[in-house]
Amino acid sequence: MTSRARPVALDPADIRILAALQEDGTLSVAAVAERVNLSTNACWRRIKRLEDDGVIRRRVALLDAGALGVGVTVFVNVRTSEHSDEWTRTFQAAVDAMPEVVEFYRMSGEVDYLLKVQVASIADYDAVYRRLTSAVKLTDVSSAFAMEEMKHTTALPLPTARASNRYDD
Amino acid sequence: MTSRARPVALDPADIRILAALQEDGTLSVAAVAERVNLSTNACWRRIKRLEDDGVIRRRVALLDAGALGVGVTVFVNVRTSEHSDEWTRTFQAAVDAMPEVVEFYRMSGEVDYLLKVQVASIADYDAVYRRLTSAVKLTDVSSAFAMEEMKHTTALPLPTARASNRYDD
DNA sequence: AATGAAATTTTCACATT
DNA sequence: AATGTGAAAATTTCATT
Repeated sequence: MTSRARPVALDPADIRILAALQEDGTLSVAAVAERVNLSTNACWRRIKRLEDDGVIRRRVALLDAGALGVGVTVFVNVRTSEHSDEWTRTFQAAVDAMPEVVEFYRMSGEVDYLLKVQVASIADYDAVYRRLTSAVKLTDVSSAFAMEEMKHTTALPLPTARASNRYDD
Repeated sequence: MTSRARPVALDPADIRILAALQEDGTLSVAAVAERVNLSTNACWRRIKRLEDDGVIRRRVALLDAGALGVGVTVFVNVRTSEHSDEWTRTFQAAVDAMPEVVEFYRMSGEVDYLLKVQVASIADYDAVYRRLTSAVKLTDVSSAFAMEEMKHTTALPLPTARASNRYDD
């Protein structure tokens, strides 16, 4: 589902542009250019290329879960005995149809799948749980509630200026 | 750390504005206004208010983990016997200093803390693990690797138009 | 809630190194 | 290949009605 670009060669200026924009997407091209010590135009073209290459995947507004009344975060560990393509497609479709499930991974180890769910209350979580388990056969489901969000960022770790990542060696 | 706004009363037009902007933050005010059936100006004022009220927390560029070469996602479950303020502060500071840790929660139940870590490789994860365990005393640490990212969105579930959320009853 | 207008920003064609 | 110049088009922002 989530298309992943292959690694891209990025020079220090690109890295700094990306660092700025993943922290603050409202920065104008001119503002980014100033931080990175480029002309507005050189910077604009780099940003465009980073978008075209899929390094910048999208730009979004991040909303406040508390303000929206969905401040309860639940991690759901799923084990299953089923592994057919058919079953997987059903599971994926069920999750896709549930906006409360914001992340969904197939895992290694003990647990087969991990879901991150964002809801208003425990009662709401129960509704999500029921919808999920009625849509697809799950052997074992265990839920863990977040008591406190201590860090949450969409900013990915970037290579430092020094260690530029070259993939075309 | 993560400031959370109190629930805010939102009418259907606000909800639709938020839905649009959390999917596509590049939409111009005019483009959003058209979708929501508002004049550009009415829409502009609503967006400004949503920002001022902290419902829209920020705007960011989302980068592609694969393109950046940090496509390995690890969930780290931590148990500890320590619970002092001092210890907690040390833990928080250590995590804050590690850009590879993108999420960090205090949990209910079996596990005390859950971290989501984004790295280039297993070897890189080992380095993060060592930095973490050398910074703070952790009783039990277990790591689970994501094999496949099946869904990943920053879009929070929004109340449907029908069920408007009123918190001022 | 609509009008209008100034300031800013984006976007790109063309020339340059 | 990547940068600088300049200019048109689009957008943001806000004062006024």
